Amino acid sequence: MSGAGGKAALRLWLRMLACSTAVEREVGRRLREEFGSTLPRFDLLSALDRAGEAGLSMGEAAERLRVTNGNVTGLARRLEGEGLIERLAGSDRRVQRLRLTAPGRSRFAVMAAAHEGWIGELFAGLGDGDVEELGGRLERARRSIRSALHEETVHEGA
Amino acid sequence: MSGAGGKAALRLWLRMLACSTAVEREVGRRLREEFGSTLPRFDLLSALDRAGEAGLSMGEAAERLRVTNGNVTGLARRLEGEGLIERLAGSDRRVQRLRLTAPGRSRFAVMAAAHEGWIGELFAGLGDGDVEELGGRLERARRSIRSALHEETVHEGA
DNA sequence: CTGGCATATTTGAAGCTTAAAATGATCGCA
DNA sequence: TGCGATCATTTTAAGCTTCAAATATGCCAG
Repeated sequence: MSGAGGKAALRLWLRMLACSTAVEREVGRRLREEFGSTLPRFDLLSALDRAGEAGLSMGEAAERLRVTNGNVTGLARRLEGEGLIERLAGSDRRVQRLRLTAPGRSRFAVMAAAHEGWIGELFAGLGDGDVEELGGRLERARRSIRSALHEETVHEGA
Repeated sequence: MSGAGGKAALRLWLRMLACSTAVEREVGRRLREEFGSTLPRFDLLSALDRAGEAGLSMGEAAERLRVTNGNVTGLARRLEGEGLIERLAGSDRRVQRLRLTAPGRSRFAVMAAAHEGWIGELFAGLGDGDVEELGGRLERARRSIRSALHEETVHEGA
């Protein structure tokens, strides 16, 4: 209907992709060099940090990270091997509950602070107006994407 | 200096990441379902399409895709197996030149048209103003990121 | 020419990711 | 009680990605 369809949307998408892959590469590189870790592991630690003492089941973690259960299996195995998370058994023996260990929690705090600093550096060239505008428009883009995905689901489901 | 440092930049980054991963997942899913292909393979085909008859060496392709040489080795092996690209030997026997085959070129044309349509759908909820604004601000973000990366390189090199 | 450095590509090991199949456990209900 | 559906997780196979090491070729100084 409006101008987003076609070439203009494609150009927009390529720009967004260029930005986000550049940031992801750099953040991934620093996580590896400074902490011997990775972005997916950082993301799981972050989800567990937010979850607090109760932790998350494997499935809940997968949902928050928007990845498959099998993916979380591998990440959790590595983080457990590093002593940063622990598994808790509940009454339902199907579910593994994941929780940060004390070292894991303090380790994540250091990584998160560094991470926030890196992002600040990478976007330091933007002014207040840019941040404001981008934030709002990206929110609209997110809604556009979500609505496009939802429409399709409805069609398929019908 | 300005408002991008700290929490505001972090929020911005998380929004951008949410948009771009949502689009990437959806495009990847459709490439797989409708063409039995993947985004990395599509990207290599795209680079070769732009390169025309002369094609690209493995190293040039890696540079354009911003991936390692070893990565291109695998992608090229699969695309050659599908008959979409071919390898040309030149006088320098170290270099493998990659080029689209005729079926590869027409296959890519179909995929690219579908791809453009998908992106248009996903961003269809944005108005002309959004596209315009986002494009410009993302360009500034890209410059900010690039300048942050370059500064670091300079420091390291000094 | 020839030994050694530089360049282009491939290989190997490790991790991330997915989809699909397999396991193991719970729950409803006949 | 026990069967079958369902649910949570793991496993498997395949592909993508990186880094580092290995291979193969080209080129130049002596």
